[in-house]
Amino acid sequence: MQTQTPASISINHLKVACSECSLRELCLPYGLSEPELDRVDQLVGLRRKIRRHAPLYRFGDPFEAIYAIRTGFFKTDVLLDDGRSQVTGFQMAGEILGMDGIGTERHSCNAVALEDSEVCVIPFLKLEEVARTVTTLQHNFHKVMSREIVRDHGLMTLLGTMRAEERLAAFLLNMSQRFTARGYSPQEFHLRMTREEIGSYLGLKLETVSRTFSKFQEDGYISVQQKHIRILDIPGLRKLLNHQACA
Amino acid sequence: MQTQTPASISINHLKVACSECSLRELCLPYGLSEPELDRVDQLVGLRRKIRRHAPLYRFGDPFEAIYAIRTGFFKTDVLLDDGRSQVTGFQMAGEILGMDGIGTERHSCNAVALEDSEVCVIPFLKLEEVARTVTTLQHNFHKVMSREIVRDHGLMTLLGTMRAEERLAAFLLNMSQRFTARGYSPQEFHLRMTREEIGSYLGLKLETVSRTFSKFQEDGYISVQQKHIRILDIPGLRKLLNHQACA
DNA sequence: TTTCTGCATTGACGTGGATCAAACCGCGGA
DNA sequence: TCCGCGGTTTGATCCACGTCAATGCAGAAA
Repeated sequence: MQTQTPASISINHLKVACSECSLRELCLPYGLSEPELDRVDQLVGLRRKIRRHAPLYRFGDPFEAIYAIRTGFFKTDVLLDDGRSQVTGFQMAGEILGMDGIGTERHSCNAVALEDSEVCVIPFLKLEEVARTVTTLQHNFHKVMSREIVRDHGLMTLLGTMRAEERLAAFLLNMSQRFTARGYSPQEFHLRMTREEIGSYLGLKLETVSRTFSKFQEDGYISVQQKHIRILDIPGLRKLLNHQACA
Repeated sequence: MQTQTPASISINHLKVACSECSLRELCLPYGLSEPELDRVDQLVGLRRKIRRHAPLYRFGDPFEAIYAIRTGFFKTDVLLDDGRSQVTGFQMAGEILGMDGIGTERHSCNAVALEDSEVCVIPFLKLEEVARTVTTLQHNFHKVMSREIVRDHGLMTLLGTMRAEERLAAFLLNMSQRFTARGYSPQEFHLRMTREEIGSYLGLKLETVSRTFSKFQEDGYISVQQKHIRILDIPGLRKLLNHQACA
């Protein structure tokens, strides 16, 4: 699969190509044939490195591209006039950022790296252009947007109907599942975000997040050490999620 | 603009055409040229009438088409295993329904008519096909999906950070604004949904919705009579939305 | 017209999570 | 090594909204 690298072509350039990317099955090029991949390789103009706590884009920035995360971890948030803010998502490798900007040609939220990260810059006009001939890409892109909508509905349900313990259980299971899909352990991971960011995402105060983690630990569901989480009882957490309401 | 109708072509058929539709500037054909409109006219296979309380589609239904609302009013909701449900949106004429199904090829929520309604059925494969040549349509569709994502983020913020009065104020202003865009009065309208549905949408119980409406009435912001709402002080409601938090 | 039925309103009371406040901990820098 | 600081944990108290319950009201059916 890995071809010989001619000295005249920089490693850096080759690494940009989707066709060479280990994340392509998680990302927009999912399921593309070889010739299609060649066309898509032209898509990604460049990559950008984002340092921890630096923004990838901010609310109001003109929209020009969407971004595929190669490495790292991001959050997106929106700020209200009065200073309150809401984290709308946490994104990890292989996920797409920036689709919020298409509708108004300006970004409608902030995207901030939670650790040193790298993204592929996908100029949007070029994406639309390639999608016109590569129908699999067109379809994949639509699916990615649709899944974002469905994800948002899930979060609305969480925010609208769940109690604190359910929210945290759902959050942990979601993290676990996404780390697993990326080849990491389902039981053990490192949270990149603060309690406050988790709380904002889940519509809770940081104290409640902390207390609930402590309670989960007492009850033997997880073990917490600062940002390091080990899940001890996945089925237990699942039951918490479904049953709690019947009380 | 209006062409002569040959007797051999049924009125019904003509009425289906986007090019003849009064809502086209609110809908997917926004900004299309005449020749482009002709191509898009082929898109809409048929129209479907949905009676009040009947579903347009249900969770789990195979995804085949998206729907443009011609007349009427819908809600979408998701059900949790334990019976709880969350209303994820209310949709009115000119808005698009069904994009939740693209990602998984099955619908991920229920869409139910809140009054007798009519929708244009847009077969999705055909939409993708036409979008490959009509770039304005392609772009419009991407914008519609993006706006749905941004709308969802707004609702998350509401659910995650606002208190009851702010939620209701935001809800009323949003309704007012959308009715206005459709040529109705900004001050006076008829709610199609019950207090329980409003509550579900806003993450509140129906009693809280009712109480808050009553309080708004006492304070002179609105006058309520069952489902009939008259807004008396739009700037006041706006202030409620922005200021409340500073207290 | 009366009755029925599904919403809506209003009141009394309980509680989950917010708020306020005080340690505590781990890490980076001097 | 120690210090400072951002983040976390834990406790005590409060209150906005949920819950439970009764009553009111309007439109549909008879």
